[in-house]
Amino acid sequence: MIEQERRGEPIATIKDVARQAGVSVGTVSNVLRGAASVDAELRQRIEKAISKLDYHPSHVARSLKSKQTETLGMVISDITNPFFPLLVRGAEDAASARGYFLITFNTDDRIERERQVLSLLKSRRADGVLLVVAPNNDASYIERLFDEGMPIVCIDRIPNSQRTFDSVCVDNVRGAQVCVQHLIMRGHTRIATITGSLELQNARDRLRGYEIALAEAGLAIDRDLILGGDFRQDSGLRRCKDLMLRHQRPTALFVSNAMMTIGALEALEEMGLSCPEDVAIASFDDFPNAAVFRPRVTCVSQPCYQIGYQGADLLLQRIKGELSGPAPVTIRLEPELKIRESTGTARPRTGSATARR
Amino acid sequence: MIEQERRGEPIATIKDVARQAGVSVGTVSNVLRGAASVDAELRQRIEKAISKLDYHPSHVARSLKSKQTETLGMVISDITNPFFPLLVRGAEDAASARGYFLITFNTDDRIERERQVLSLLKSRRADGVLLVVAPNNDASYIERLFDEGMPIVCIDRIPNSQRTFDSVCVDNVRGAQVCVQHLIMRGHTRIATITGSLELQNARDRLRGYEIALAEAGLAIDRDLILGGDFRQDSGLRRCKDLMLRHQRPTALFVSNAMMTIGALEALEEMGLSCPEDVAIASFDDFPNAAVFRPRVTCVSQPCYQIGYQGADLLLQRIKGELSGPAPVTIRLEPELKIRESTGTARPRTGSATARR
DNA sequence: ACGCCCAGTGCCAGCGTTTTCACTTGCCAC
DNA sequence: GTGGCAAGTGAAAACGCTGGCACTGGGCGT
Repeated sequence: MIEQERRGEPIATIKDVARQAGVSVGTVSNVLRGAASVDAELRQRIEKAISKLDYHPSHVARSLKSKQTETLGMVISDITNPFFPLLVRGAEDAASARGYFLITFNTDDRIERERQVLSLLKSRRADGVLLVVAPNNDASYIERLFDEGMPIVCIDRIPNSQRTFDSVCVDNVRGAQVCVQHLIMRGHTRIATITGSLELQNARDRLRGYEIALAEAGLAIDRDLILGGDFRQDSGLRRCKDLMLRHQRPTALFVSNAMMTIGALEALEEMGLSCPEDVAIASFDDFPNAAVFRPRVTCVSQPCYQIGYQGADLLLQRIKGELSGPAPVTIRLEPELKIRESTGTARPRTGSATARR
Repeated sequence: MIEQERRGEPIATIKDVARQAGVSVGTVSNVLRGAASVDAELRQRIEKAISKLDYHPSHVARSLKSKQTETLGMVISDITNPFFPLLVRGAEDAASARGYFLITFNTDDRIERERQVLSLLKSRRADGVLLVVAPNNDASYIERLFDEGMPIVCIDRIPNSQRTFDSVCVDNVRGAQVCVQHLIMRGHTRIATITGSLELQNARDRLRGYEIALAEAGLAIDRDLILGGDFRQDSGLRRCKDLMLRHQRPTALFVSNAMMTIGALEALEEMGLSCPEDVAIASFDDFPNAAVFRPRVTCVSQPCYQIGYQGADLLLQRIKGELSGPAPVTIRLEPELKIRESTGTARPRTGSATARR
């Protein structure tokens, strides 16, 4: 390791400004913070010194003193998954509107990584955490972090805990239900589903929405039509293939997130089947640039940007004590059904008559 | 604003650990940093105290002392643009492999925002910046920041400056050239292009690649076939419409980024035209989940993850003085041509004979 | 035996801020 | 003219950590 010659002078400090302006450090601090009143002439001298030295107050030193870093951590599984960019963007916009930084971490849904990140965030004295939990039945370390005083807002996914945390997400049951209802209205009676990892509340809720919709329509719930996926593309591909290889195929498929839907579509492609002709598909989650997807997929779309924005905003309110009390706040947003090509047009009731009771 | 009751005790400091273990603060610091040697028994006592108090060393205080924040800033235009997630992911992986945090900022290509972000980054004492510059002819503030000692690595786009900065990007001329060559080999002679904002080196290079490919093939460069876009979806849509409304249409179109290609595809859709039948399209930049795009678009794909990763890595090397000298390092990665449906199959040379010289 | 060396430890200054508090003015009311 | 007060200012203590220095004591060479 060769030591580079350092460019530039050492960075200016408040002391340099004070000296340059011929005042005390405290006075400079006063004009910086705008707190106490300062004589107009001094203020001017100080401002001149600041711009002359291109002085930038050390946020680090300030943080040490004030015990606030004005930094939020955001823990997601993978920014590369098209579901997340909008979430992150929303959160970042909310954070920067209040002068906060947002640091994003990808855990790839690995809990060791999640723990590590959370610990780093504590070391860095982040003021709060926006958390999309990894699939995991043990939420004890989240509870502990929270008890130690770290404000946490869960977004998109709810941890498996007795405790309730502040949270922002979509009504998953309702979303799935609406989506499956649509399939039923299109005349389908043999409707399969690919679930997410059932360790996730999310995935369980979506499955429940599916079941409710079927039950409401008087359709039987067939265990064989419920396939376990894990929210990843590959599982969508495999499960869909399995399904379409059966000799009695379902006529419709409800896939519980976008990545798996992409996988499912690939499966159909590989098998030379087409959608919606061979099987109708409806998906939880919308697709960015849905306009150029083929087929255009019918889906329940989540207001991702809103989830991110409101999540960060809620977190900031909590941090600043703007909430009326310590009770957890739960925000449930409504998903929106977007009907597109993949569920075709209304079909005659050709489904096996026995499926109807 | 109502003051919340604070949960938890005040966070443990190194002093608490020292008291708990019955040693001095310095000794605790020694075991933390692993620097000096510490008696095994003391070390054990200290470690016990640390875990008992769930002590997390204050990175803030450490930064103040060491003048290093182990934080990198990453300035991009918009995480929501599918080009960026992979870039960011690469950079983050490189950063966290070295224990650094990466903070991402969206500027939406607005220069005031870029300046503001850069200034914030300086206040926060970021150790370095990964910069995707906004279209802008004035790079003076970047030069100044650099001169003040902030390590900067430019990725994807090169600022319009006399000075050379460390940079990582793709060979844009070559990429465009290869892409247009492919169109020519497919038998096209009337090939239009939609450029990016020509304020960007990138966009100019891609245009140059286009011109070189035409020239090499002995085809005339027709100014009417060069349409000015701005890298945004909407401009792709508009320019493509303009183009297809002409009575003499080109048979092929080279679009210089993905967002505009999506726009162009939408335009065709709206006009009831299809690709590649009515016009062949080739694009700079690949599409995430290209598999479910229709038509699948022929493109020159950039190694986004690599650009991000190598950019961050270069930055870290610079910061740590691992480079052999102060001379700027320029890394040029090779883009890769991916031939797909949107350029169809070889077509008979039906293009106007006169275009050929 | 004597001094030396060195590992192991503690002490303390200092990083760049904010904030408290005491101090100086100048002014006003008596 | 004096006391008191407010506004403006500066000195200094903290925030939690690191790192240099000083100290201790035991092992070693001579």
